[in-house]
Amino acid sequence: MEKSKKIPKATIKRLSLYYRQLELLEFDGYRMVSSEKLAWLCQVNPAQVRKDLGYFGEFGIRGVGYDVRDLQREIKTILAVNRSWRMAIAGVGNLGSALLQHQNFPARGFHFVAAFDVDRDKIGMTLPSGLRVRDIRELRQVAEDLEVEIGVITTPPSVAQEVADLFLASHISALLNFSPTQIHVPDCCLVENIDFTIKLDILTYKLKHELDE
Amino acid sequence: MEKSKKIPKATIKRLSLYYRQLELLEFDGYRMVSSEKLAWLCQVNPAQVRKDLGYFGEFGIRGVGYDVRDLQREIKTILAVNRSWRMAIAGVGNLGSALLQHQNFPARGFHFVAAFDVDRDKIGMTLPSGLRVRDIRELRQVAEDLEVEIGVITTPPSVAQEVADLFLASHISALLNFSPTQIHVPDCCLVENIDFTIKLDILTYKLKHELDE
DNA sequence: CATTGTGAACTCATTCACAGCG
DNA sequence: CGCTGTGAATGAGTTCACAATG
Repeated sequence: MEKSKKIPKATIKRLSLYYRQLELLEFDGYRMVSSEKLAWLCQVNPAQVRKDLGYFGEFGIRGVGYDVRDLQREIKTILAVNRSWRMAIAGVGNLGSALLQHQNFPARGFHFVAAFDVDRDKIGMTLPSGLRVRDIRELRQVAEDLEVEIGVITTPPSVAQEVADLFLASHISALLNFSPTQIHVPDCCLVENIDFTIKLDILTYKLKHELDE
Repeated sequence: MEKSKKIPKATIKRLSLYYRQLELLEFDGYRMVSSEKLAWLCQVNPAQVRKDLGYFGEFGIRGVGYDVRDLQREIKTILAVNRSWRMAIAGVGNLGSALLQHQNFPARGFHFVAAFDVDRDKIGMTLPSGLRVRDIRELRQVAEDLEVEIGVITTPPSVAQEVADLFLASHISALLNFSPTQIHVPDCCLVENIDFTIKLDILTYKLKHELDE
């Protein structure tokens, strides 16, 4: 195993990618896979695959490749997705509702254990999942009581920071922010942003500039 | 202006970020902003802000800073978001519906001009926006007739590639893929992926490993 | 002997440090 | 004098190329 150097963030992203391709490979009946094939599926360089895995151990068999199922298990452990996680969501609008109903999350061990909103008409409502929408003012207390680990923000950007602060007060240490604004948190808290508009801006930029060259 | 070197992709991402902070600054009544302040708001290094802008021109006033409104306009032009764009969406499930209703898109000039699904119960349905859901089999023809520029994929991953191929057949050159799978397209087509599960995996990885150091 | 694992080379991106200028 | 603009220095991440090996 490579001496434990700093692991690029991009490596983690790709492990997640590899993992999903391995699931598909297993489903399709493959038992072994080479770095070349896995790389092709994920649209990366084969050396990249080997190096990424090399940060965490030696999982392959020289001259043969990687055992599809074993490698899945290894990556699951590395990413810590071999257990379940407790999430709470703030903002039960269109997007929030969509996430709450998303089959993919529970299937991967990510469970919403609470949902909050400010809207009086939504508070008290029971969601398709059986979860009851609570008043956002209960967030701090409830998130603490239910031992929520990941807070998901799907509010309008104007209140995203406020909501983040509520999550912080409940000692949550990870936030998934869907609002198109930057939220400021202390170093002890992790934040990942999912911002559609940035992706669209990248597309329009490239659409404009690819013609110009 | 810096000689036109290759522009880092990350620079484009940040321009999008800068732009939104500039909107907020204008809203709050600021007329000028320094690279230091803008950098703080976006959580990047001030030199980074100046270098990013430097790729495209000299927009600042030495000793003073940047004119909030002027810089907005410049970035809008660079990102090509100073015009409107025509989008079509495939997959009118929870997520698709949420995107179709999202206020932010039309506000920024991104307009859905068509929506497609395979589900017989959904086809023909009129959405809150007034848009009628069409049969996915019409995609190629309709996308071409309506001159769709950006295709949005919110189908289950199992059919994402098929749908991408339909979009390609209609000569679309940019795709926004929300399904958690890699889609393969020729070089002439741009793809941006928005994958929630990757972001969650990054959080769980870090949650596990931050404790270990 | 095909394919992994990995140091070394390379490419790309960020930050520094200061000259240039309003 | 303060803040921008940018070459040069540093740092991070990717790819190469080949030795190691099941």
